[in-house]
Amino acid sequence: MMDKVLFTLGPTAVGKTDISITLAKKFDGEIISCDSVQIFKGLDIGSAKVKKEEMKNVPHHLIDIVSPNESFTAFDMTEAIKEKIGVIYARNHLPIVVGGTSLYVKSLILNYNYGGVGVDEEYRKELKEILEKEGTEKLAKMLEKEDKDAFEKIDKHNPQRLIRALEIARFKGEKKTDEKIIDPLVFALVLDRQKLYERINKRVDMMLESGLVDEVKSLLDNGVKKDSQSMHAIGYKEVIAYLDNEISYERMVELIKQHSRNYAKRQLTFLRGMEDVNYVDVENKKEISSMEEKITRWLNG
RNA sequence: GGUACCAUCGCCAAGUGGUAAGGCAAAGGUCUGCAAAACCUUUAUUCCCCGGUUCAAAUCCGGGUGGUACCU
Repeated sequence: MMDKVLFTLGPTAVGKTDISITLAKKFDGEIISCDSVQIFKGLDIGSAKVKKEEMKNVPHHLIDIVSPNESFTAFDMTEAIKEKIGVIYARNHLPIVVGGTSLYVKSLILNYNYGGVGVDEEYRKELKEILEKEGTEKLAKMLEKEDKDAFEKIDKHNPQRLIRALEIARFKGEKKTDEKIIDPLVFALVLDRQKLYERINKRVDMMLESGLVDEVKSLLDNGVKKDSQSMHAIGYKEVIAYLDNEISYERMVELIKQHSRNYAKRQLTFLRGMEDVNYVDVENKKEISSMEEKITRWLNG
């Protein structure tokens, strides 16, 4: 018996939070956030984290679970989500996975097997030096020696993936072969591109008004490293560049908006490549209500 | 009003007679391990307009239009 899990996906700023909370209320659900930035403690404004009062007493999971100096991978996330699904089922509630981090969602739905190799700072540093001196070609050659299979599949121009592949090759983890445990119903919330971009731009302005710059300052004051995974997030890296006097305030605002728009575009591309996705136009009331009907049928089916 | 300089993709631009570099933006895409990351692909039959010279013009000449600077 597979657990039914509801997914509400969609690009940034489309309105996933509100709709998910409404659905949770209606179907006795609990929300599992599937977001690579909201997991970090203290990254509130820039990640558009739900506020306590907005939750309307719906339990939210996997928000604020990692310190901003730590790393967190797709493997960690899928494991954490699977565990939460179990917990929520034990309470007889419906798990609702909400998020924009496409790879995490995909690996959960398709039940990808990761091995659980963590991040090794020492080895990474070594590899980054090789990258700087000898480029991606050298890393690709190294990978060919270490792991022929991985070498054949990988994008040889992509330094990040090469480094990670080498790391995995060196510290081979155990590959789990879990049974598929979920029966998903997947919705993707979408909106006309132009309107989505306008929402994104407006939301960035709001984040800045709410004190995004101060949030970043206080994270740095509290010892968060600029090169940590969390500080690579959109809205954080740009503020850091501004605080370091690399760019003007205006340029920073422009860049945060632009990067958010690019991100939304990539999310949409990723969604297009996924199977069994039900698209819902958030401006179309009919589509929203037919979404609820579909959920009812699926729960009773 | 006069003189000089300039006018190349949404923006910044290279190109001074031989058939439109590059960067940014945009769009499309990749995706089983940093994924709000990283990477890949595409994008001016045409150079403000009109006419001329030439085998050949974004490049030279004349006129027009627009901009900038200085002079009056």
